[in-house]
Amino acid sequence: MTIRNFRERVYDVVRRIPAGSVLAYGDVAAAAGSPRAARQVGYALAALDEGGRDKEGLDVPWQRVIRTTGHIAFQGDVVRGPLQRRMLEDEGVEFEDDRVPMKRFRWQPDLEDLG
DNA sequence: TCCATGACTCCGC
DNA sequence: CGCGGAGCCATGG
Repeated sequence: MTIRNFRERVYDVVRRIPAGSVLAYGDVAAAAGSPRAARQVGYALAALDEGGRDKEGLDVPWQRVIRTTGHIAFQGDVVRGPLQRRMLEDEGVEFEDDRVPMKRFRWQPDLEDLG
């Protein structure tokens, strides 16, 4: 990782996740070039504005990033929790017992997309 | 430069 | 399975 900072790379990766698929924070961190920086991915997404846009005003589909367990990030948050779940369901992502079956919805990024 | 922060994970029990 | 604790490390002050 060099020129572009970690956050920008995170946003680029998240933008590549197709609707109907999800990625874990750790997956995004690895794709962004820092496998152990899962927490920083969350921090990067927290820096987005209310509309899910980055500093440049570009939209970032933050709802497609969830925990590796399949749980959405905002368990306990009565506002953002249900919001994220609804946004995902609108894209076709299904839930079983309050969690996404990662086996079926976890996106497998193409190596060529990471350049 | 040092230090606190935190939308996370892995591991042991 | 669930829980608690210890790593991890990019930011910003």
